[in-house]
Amino acid sequence: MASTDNIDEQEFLADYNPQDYPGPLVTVDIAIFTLIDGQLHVLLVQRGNHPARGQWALPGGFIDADRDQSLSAAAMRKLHEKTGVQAPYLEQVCTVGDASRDPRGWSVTALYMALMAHAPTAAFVESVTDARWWPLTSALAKDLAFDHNHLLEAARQRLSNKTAYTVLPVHILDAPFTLTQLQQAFEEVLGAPLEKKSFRRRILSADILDEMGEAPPPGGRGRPAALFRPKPGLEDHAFVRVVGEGK
Amino acid sequence: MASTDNIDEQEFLADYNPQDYPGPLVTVDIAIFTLIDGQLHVLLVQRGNHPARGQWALPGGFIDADRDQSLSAAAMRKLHEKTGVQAPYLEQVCTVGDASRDPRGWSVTALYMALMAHAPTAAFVESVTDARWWPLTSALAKDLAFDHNHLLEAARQRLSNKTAYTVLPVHILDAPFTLTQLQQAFEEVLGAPLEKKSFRRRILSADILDEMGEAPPPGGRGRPAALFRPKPGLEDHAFVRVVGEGK
DNA sequence: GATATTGTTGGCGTAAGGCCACTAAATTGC
DNA sequence: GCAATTTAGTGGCCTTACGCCAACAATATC
Repeated sequence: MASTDNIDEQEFLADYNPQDYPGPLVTVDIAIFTLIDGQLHVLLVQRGNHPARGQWALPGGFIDADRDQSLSAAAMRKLHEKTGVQAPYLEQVCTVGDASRDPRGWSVTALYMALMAHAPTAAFVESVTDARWWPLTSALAKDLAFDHNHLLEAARQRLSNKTAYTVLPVHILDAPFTLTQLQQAFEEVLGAPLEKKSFRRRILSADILDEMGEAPPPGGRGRPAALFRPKPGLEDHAFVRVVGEGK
Repeated sequence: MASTDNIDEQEFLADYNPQDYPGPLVTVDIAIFTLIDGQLHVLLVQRGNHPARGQWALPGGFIDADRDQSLSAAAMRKLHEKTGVQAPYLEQVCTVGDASRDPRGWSVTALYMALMAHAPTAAFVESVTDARWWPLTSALAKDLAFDHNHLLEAARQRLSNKTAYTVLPVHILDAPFTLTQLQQAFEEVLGAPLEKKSFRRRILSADILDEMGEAPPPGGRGRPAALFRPKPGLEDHAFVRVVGEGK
């Protein structure tokens, strides 16, 4: 019985042609954030092709069944092809799909959030006429292609939510950094000031940073600060309580 | 310039045929949990068609571009069609896609987690030969179709993670319930005992339940317990600290 | 009634963040 | 050289919320 079923299945698969069942269009989109001069920025590309030609959009594109091993591999490939950057941190945010978000038809996109230290971009492929870091506020104020305003907002939410109980912002800084710089990165992502003492206690007692000497303060004034670098493999560190919830 | 671009785009879309670019197969799968006799159960269906005919699987299936307004609508439709149940709580867990998870080709599935109070099932469509609630442990011990062991594990993880800082388990109970029943539901989901006093303090001070009188205890022995019903719109309640983290 | 069983509350210890003032180490200006 | 300024880092106390466990309350059974 199992063996006949097996043969049945082989015959079934031999006859099966995916093109007989046209499905939704499938894309990946990436919202990649970094910190530039203390401000949170997001990387957008200007579309060179229809639809939405000329509009700014999150980098992304169609899955290539021949080249992509997986969804996340497709996200990394698209990000690199369209902007020239490579992200050390990549996380799936959500997947949206409906009949109206893309004029070409029922379409599904897997949204990824990525984080990196600031690095210059380069538009590589003809489908993109520009690739630039934008301050997050001006990016959200634009009229982005498709439902990308919505997607960008979802990624921003994920970033600030997780920042409340993880150390995600270490990925938007270049190591080594001072605790003050790290705190400013947290504050920029959360959009709210944090208590200095509480922040330092939390980060240091979590034992996720390696100290590496001192540095003169940025402006040359004041006491020099200790420099830190994230320990390898801190990805999954989560705090029990949440920052910035005090009354 | 904008207007010529617009005309260009209309021409482009008129010429565009999605079938010219065969993409991945797109499905939704649902892991729906409930509590039966104090034990966490998950709803599985037995596949009536190839591939993986005869194997147990999470309910799910292909997007129908003509009938489904969105991904989550597709998930609700598939769940109802294949099992006869309707879930009051539905949440997207993640989306997995690669070349090898389905023998029919590069495939993407959006995984949803659903919660409901126990209700009987009915297999409605011919593609399913049975639909039954299984204790979670025996479901995970089965050899499920495709990568559904992996998906089920991911949904279970999401459920227990979120149970640590939300009140998700209220959805697997029939209202009204006692605090002891609710605590047992939490304990079953978390797989660990909780402190009675801490649990009650947390739930009651969150002010998310309505009291509705008393009930005799289940076995007829002991003091009668107060009955509670979740207040409407508690979906988003989250605690600052996490249960069961004490030393 | 005495005992068992289950529900509910009191009370104290502890972990971790909020708050704010204080000390420490550098630069700038006179 | 020495105060004033600036930034880094710490001390110390308060509060919140949970762990823990014992007491009390209300029912059933014997």
